[in-house]
Amino acid sequence: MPLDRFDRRIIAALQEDARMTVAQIAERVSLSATPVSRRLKKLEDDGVITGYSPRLDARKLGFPLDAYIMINLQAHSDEIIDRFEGAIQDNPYVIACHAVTGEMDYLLHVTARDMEHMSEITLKTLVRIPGVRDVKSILVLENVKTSPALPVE
Amino acid sequence: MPLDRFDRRIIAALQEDARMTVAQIAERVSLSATPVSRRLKKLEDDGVITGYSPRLDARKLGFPLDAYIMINLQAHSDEIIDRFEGAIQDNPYVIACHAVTGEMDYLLHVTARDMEHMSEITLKTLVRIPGVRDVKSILVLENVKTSPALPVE
DNA sequence: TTGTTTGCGCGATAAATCGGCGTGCTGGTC
DNA sequence: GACCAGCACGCCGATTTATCGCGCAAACAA
Repeated sequence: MPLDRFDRRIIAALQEDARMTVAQIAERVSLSATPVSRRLKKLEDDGVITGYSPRLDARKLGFPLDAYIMINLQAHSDEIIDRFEGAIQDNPYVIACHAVTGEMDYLLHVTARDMEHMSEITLKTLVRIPGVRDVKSILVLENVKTSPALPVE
Repeated sequence: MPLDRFDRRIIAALQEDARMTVAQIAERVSLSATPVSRRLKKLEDDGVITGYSPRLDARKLGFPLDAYIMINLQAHSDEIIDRFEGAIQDNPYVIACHAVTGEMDYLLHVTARDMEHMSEITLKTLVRIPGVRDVKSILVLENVKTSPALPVE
């Protein structure tokens, strides 16, 4: 069943503040609290909303640096891929990893405490994962736009 | 004032579920509800926590495709940069944009309804922004890891 | 028309939040 | 060693919030 206008407006409200109360959402979307509560539960049960996260200031948590790192593997056997992806899962400083098209196989988003730490993550962890052939780093200088939102309306 | 162990555990709890009630957080971090509520408010006031967002299934919202797009500008005058960044802010399909080091100036994260839509965003919007010289697209094939979390513990 | 389905609002109840108050620990001073 | 101030905790009562059952109205099919 597709999302109707009310569902989309509920999601839009949550994208501004996911800790907003049901009553506040209800007022914004011109509905009473009961249907909002029920729709919210349905959106969660259907997997449209998979959870809720705080937006954090990475600098204030001690991670002022972040980079995108592109990685190439020597081969694409199951063993190499599984070992690589396992190592990625275990590394807490890798906050995202995508398999991508193009000249590189993976694009990682990595966060670090400082340059030395970033260097350590790259040189002592990532390049040493068996099967890794090539690593290219792109340092983030400035966040021009970070919208945690998808277009819903 | 630095974050102590309790603050970090509160943030860790919120990273799992930011709509968790104060009482639930309190139980997890072995504190009563009152100090948790006060610490939470302080973390928000201090800007450590800047807001709360739902985690959404982009596919179920009609955006099954996403890509990283790297962009080079012809020049780096204020006028060109301001116009480019303004256009990025106005484009709802650009969910993130960073100024970066390396051979390209910007790295964008873009989401789209389908290939035709992605093509339209790239060819009809991004390459037509005045001052844009070069555009390289990297399509995301698979999300290996997407942790909305920073390491806090 | 009649029966069925779907989704709304209302009201009640259990839970959560918020503010005030008292207590215990710690560090500094005399 | 005694005392005081500052800080952060827990408890408690008042208000707000979430959720559930119920009845009602609109949309649709037979």
